[in-house]
Amino acid sequence: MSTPARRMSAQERRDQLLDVLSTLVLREGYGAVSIDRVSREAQIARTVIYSHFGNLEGFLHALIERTEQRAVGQIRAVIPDIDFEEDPDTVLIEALRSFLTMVRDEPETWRLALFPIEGAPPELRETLVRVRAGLVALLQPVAASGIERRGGPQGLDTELFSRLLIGFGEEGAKLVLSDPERFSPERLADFTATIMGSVRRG
Amino acid sequence: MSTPARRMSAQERRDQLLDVLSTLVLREGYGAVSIDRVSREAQIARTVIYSHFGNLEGFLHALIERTEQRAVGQIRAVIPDIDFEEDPDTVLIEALRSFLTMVRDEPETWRLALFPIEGAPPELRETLVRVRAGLVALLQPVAASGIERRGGPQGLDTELFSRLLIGFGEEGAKLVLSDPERFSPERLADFTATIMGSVRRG
Amino acid sequence: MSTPARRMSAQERRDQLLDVLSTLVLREGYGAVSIDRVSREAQIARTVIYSHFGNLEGFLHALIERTEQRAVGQIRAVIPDIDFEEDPDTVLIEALRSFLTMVRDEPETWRLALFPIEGAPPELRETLVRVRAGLVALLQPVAASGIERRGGPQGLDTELFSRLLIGFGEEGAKLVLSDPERFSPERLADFTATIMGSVRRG
Amino acid sequence: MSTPARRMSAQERRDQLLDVLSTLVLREGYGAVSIDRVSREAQIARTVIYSHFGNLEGFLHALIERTEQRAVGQIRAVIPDIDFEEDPDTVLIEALRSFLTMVRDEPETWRLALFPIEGAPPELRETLVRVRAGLVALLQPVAASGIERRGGPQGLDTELFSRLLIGFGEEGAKLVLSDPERFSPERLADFTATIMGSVRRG
DNA sequence: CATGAATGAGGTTTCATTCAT
DNA sequence: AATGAATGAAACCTCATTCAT
Repeated sequence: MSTPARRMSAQERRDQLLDVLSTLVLREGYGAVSIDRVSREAQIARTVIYSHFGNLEGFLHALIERTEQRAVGQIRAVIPDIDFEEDPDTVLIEALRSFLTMVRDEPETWRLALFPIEGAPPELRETLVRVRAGLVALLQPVAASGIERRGGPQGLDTELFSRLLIGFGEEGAKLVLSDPERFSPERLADFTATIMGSVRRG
Repeated sequence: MSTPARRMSAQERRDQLLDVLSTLVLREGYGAVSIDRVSREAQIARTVIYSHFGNLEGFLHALIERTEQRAVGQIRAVIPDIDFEEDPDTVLIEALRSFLTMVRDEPETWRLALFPIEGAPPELRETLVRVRAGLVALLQPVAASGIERRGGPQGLDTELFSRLLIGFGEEGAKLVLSDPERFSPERLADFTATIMGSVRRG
Repeated sequence: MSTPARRMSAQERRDQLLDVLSTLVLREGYGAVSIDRVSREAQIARTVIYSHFGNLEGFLHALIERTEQRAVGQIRAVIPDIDFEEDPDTVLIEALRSFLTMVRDEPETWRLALFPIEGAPPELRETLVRVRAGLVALLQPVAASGIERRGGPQGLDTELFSRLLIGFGEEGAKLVLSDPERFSPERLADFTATIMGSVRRG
Repeated sequence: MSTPARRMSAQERRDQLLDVLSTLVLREGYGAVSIDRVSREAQIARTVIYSHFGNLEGFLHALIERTEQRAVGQIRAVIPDIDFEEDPDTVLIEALRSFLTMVRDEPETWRLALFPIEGAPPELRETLVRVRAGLVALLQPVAASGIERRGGPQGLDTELFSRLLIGFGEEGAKLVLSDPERFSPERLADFTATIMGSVRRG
């Protein structure tokens, strides 16, 4: 511990420290996080973390922010590829497939984003609730118009339906993350296709 | 602090302490739990908790166990009422309605059981995973036979379907807990009925 | 450090800890105070101090309060002995003598009370200012009537005179504390007598 | 923080840093002083302070020295104006008036010099004691000869009298600093004149 | 069954200080 | 003359836990 750690630029160091933090969170949950732990695992003096992030709260905040940005960034990158003129069932199935593929390919980000892992700090919970509410608001009109275009089910509660969709997406993502071999994006897309195929249209 | 607390039988005291712990967990999450906090809120000496539960782990374990027993107990109490000879769609809808009513009527238990609130200890997560796996195993054959009896959708991935059902149940329970006014068991049952009604049967 | 310290009652322990704190403050100033230091010098675990006084602020507060009470208590004990009907010069001289004797006999208390030793916490400074203001308000009418009764000096600014008296008392106390051999209460009383004796009366 | 601070000559920079330090001490006491704080408030890298003053001790030492020099310098500048051949009472009153006017006109210096504000370092206390002892030694013969020339009070303890004078001067300075509106140099000079006027001369 | 006094470990934070650039 | 990255020490405080009574 006596010899100084390799010198890094601020940006490099911040990233490295967030990576260590991320790994620790995923492995042992937020409850296990401490500036102490991270500094030990990063083989660096505690004070370096303080100089970069102010305090524990700021450190976690930085991780949450980075994760949110990455997640949102990935979703943004995919949206332009969707052709909302197509058949609604196809749109739904393809969107789900894209999303799950993303999740499979960058599991760390999505594990952090989707599991409010043990001891998630209030801020993260709030972020998740906020994001979810935003998604519901976004999805509801799309879903309503989709249901209309495909013709039925008549009289469906579109708010609940939007929530169900998101819940299903999350559920699927969790399956993909927990056992990518057994639960591939393909399998989940096929399942969705089967379901949608049997829902009567007008 | 000076005058001794009211004397209680062991069972009474255990229950009282678990109640205090439960309230604390629901209000501030597992991260806020400490023998100290609980003993202060229960206005009792720390050592009493040790004498009843051994240590912090044992204390949390006792809460988890009590919660699991209450949850499983409630579910067990309802199962005999279900007539599996009836139309599968009806069975599904009524089972969901019963479950959500239970959740609404005993929110503390189910909030503990369903939200692995901030900093849930590993043991709780494991319990949840275990219970969920048990439910999937239980549900899968029932679901398979139900799908067959109602006739379709043909070729449905019954494992995924079982998981989806459970996910939907949980999602619904969370809605009921978070905003019982807006999300009543009725509304969710109706929604399910609408969906099932539009899924073609053979 | 391993074997537990001698068990004491809460009151005993509090007093002992305040004594250690007091000694440390007098020897090295408030800047040198730390829970750590005190616990080491008292050969006791840091946490004992926390359990008795809450935190560092509470610890210092307790010392300030104890000191104030002792000082005020001593002054209160002496006041009844003063006969305000006597010649004002005599009253003044005798009061000063009593006060300085008190200071000489309980130097620790008065050193703490009079010297806002290095790094006195804001609270102590405020206490001192408050006490001083109270004394001025108390003294001013007494001084005014005394000056009248003795006849002059005519037109004296009684507020400043009261402050001068208190300043002189403090100054004398500091001399007594710093070098009791050279600056005895007698010497200071005599000095005052000489001065007063040469101030013209009507 | 990124763009380098304006370049300054060593002398300029030293003065600027001492000014920042001085302000900080006056505002929050010595306890609040840290290289960190000063460097932040001066918007400069910590290491600059090290290169100029060596370390924290040297930094404080420099402030104390500058303050002492300014204070002593001001006093020196006034002494030649005093005509010690005049009536001793007048000399005393005018010297006090000059001193208090100085204090009023350069409050920062004198506040630092007179109030060993919270957490004054030992060195400052020692400086104050040393200066005070010097003043007593200086004053005593002057006072003795003055008392003789004015004729009485006979048999006055000149050492105590010198100390009393200094104490009174300090007390007056503190009043002037704390509330210049209410306690003007004039008011204090008048008060002194009234007192001296009523002390019998031989 | 319950209190009260004590310890030791682990974490947060602030700071003085050094060295490379 | 100045910045930027790093260390190590010292302090605060909260807890789990043990033992005597």
